[in-house]
Amino acid sequence: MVRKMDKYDINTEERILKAAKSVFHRKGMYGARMQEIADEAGINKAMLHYYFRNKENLFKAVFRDAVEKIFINVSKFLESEGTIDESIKNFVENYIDIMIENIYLPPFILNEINQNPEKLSEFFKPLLESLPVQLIKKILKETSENKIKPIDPRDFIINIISLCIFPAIAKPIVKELFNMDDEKFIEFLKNRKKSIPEFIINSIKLT
Amino acid sequence: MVRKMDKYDINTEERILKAAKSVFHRKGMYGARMQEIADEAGINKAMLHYYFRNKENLFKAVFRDAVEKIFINVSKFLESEGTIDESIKNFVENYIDIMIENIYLPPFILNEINQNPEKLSEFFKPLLESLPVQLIKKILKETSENKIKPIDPRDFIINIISLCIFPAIAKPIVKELFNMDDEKFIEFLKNRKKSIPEFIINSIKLT
DNA sequence: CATTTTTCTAACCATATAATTAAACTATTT
DNA sequence: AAATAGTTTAATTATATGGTTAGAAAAATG
Repeated sequence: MVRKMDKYDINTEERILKAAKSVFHRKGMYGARMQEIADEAGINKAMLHYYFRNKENLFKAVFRDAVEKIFINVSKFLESEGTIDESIKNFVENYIDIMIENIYLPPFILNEINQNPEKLSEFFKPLLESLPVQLIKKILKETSENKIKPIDPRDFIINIISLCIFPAIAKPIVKELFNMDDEKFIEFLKNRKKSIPEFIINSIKLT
Repeated sequence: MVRKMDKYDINTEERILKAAKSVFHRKGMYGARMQEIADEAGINKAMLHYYFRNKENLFKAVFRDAVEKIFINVSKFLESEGTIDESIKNFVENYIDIMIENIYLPPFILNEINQNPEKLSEFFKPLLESLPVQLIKKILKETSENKIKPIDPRDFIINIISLCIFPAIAKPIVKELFNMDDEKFIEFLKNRKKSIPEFIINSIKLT
């Protein structure tokens, strides 16, 4: 009888997942310890194996969730209609908000992919395969119609993403560099919701 | 008698360090194994402890070297004279070259700092402390004299660095996204030596 | 309320890993 | 050439860590 019961389970499994996220996001696959996850979830170590069988499985659950949070909105950007200016504004505002709420995810994901590039195929390929084609066409159209300065669409895409994501990856350095506490840092990111689109639009608009 | 001898040491210590770099850069502090480093150096595991006492020490030697490689040129940028356009071009060209030659370093350094932010004080503080002040003044001067569009100097600094470093951190994703092999990827980076300064200068120049 | 199923715990196991040690080997010094 | 100092190896140790097991406790079922 696979059924949910009152006192246990839902909470336990969710608590494990929450603790696993906290630990994996901070320490990564290799640095994370099953014991630490169990402690943070307030349960016995054996429960981790009862619910997720092994470390690899638990990690995959955490990683899959992270990839979805960060990449779903990239597709939204690429599907979006309207002028290129509007697209940029929408994407950046949306994406910085995601950064603010999930500041741990970019370093976590990128680190795991760099240390284990074959994870790309497992988790990203379906997401990445069709993505850039439409956007590249859109940019090429705009440049050929002389609406924006000529630019390699690949540069354009990487530039936008760099500007949004990099501060999340370099958070401790940025804070140190400009003497920010966490609050100031968030403030800095929020300001970038306006300044990045300005920066980009200025750079591609015809004079 | 602390003296160097013919048959041993210099080579051994350097071979250890070289192997340690290779392994730490790819796997990070937690993922790296002393055995793997020993194997890659073609020596016995005990030699690692003979020369570097423990894993922590070996790691620090590798990390210190990485930080220097990546950060020395940031200071050069900040000291550089000349117009802001020239500074930008010099910095970006220089920095992309460093990226091409040390593509593993940015993900390595940033990951270690994110997983262990207290390393910042140990390795970076002396480098970071005085750095941004001069550059910020320079940018503020340019804006106040109406030579460039008004921009938060902190945004300006982070934007340049983002555009240079991010592709190195996202290398596997970029390659997958645009169907690049390693050669094409390097080509892509080399092109950015021209396109990034154009992008930045366009975005800040007065119309 | 007896039985079955699910959830949970404490103790244990096997292995991997960093670190140590004792002794052999090589070079340098006198 | 003998003595000393420095380098390397193989074997061993201590511990950390992922994973297992047997069985108790709790909940669901009929």
